[in-house]
Amino acid sequence: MPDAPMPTKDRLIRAAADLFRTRGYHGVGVADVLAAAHAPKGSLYHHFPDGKSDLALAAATWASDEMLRLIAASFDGAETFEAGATTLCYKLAKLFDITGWDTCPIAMTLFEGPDNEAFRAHAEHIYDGWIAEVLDHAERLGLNDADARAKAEHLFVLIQGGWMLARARRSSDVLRNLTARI
Amino acid sequence: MPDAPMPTKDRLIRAAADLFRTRGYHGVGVADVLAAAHAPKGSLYHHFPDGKSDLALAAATWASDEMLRLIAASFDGAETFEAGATTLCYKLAKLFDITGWDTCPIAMTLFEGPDNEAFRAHAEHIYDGWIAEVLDHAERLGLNDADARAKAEHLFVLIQGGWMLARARRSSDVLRNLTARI
DNA sequence: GCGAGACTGGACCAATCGGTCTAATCCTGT
DNA sequence: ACAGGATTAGACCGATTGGTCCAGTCTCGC
Repeated sequence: MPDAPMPTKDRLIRAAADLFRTRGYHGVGVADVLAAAHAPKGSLYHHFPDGKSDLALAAATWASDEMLRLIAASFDGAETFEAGATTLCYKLAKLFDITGWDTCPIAMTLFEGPDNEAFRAHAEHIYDGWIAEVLDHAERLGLNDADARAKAEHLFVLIQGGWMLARARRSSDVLRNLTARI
Repeated sequence: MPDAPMPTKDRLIRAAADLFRTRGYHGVGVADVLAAAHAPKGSLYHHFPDGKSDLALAAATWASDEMLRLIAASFDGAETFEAGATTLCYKLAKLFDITGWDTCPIAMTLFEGPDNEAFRAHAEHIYDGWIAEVLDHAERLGLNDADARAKAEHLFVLIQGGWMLARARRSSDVLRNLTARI
């Protein structure tokens, strides 16, 4: 196989992340994931003994890592917090247009799981990770503790809300317009 | 029948709205709704010929009407836009504590439907209705057109994002803290 | 009181759900 | 070359899914 040596486990995670993001946890059957990942059922339950829920947690973690990279890429070259935040919004808008990102992938994947508490806790952990990443950059760029935290959480809220409205309107402009309110 | 004169159709809509709000469209089976509404299957398909999707649309509309009433109640006695918006956030926080409102009921109900486009269009219509309601109050309270629209959409984004973080953290404080950013 | 439409009750159905199981195959260290 | 764990392959399972269907019951206008 000359082109795609990606191991089965990774294929499963990516396919699951994609599907869960657009259709939600219960909207996707394991058969869908298997078909998208070109993997047989046996592989899924080998790599993820707890099955679908296990896979969803891994998919959410993977999606979160992507988001953390996006945050880092946005703030790394920035000279002010506002500049970094603006870049992030524009990158998200672009991603929205290209991949049809519908809403927050974490919300779609975890906010309707079977065992509610484990999923909720994972979502909280992931969201706090995003906010912490932004907060680090805010402090690096000179903001004091309290201000940095407030601005990091504010940006999180704006993006989450913007994602929702952008999906309903099918327009990434919503995300770009967020920059006026940072 | 001395105690519960609420017609079956209304019971179905309310039960569906409650369940969809907390577990999402695909997370709820029609059997769940039927059990919660104490209604037999025949009634559902009599009142909603298209079945589950039909019911979900009606449930979303009902949930939206509740939200519109909440907006009206918050702004009616307000003397400034900020005062009304603040009241709205506090009312939502209270509701979050009492009923365990998890996230936006419209998002949970409509953002993963079977026929995507019809559901998305309905969500857009409902969201625009919320924003229009806030916008009316904003203009009534003296804001000019452009300013009123910007603030109405900003409030929408804040609440949507706040809902998400509040759910992940299981804390209504997030919603109350929004008032500092209106 | 009677006939017709509105509504209820629930048996029933094919399809799909997530998950289990075992045989075959691949891969790697020796 | 070979042993043995890691991985794949897919047949198979009981439970549940959304949906259909029709016999019964209620509630009107007449």
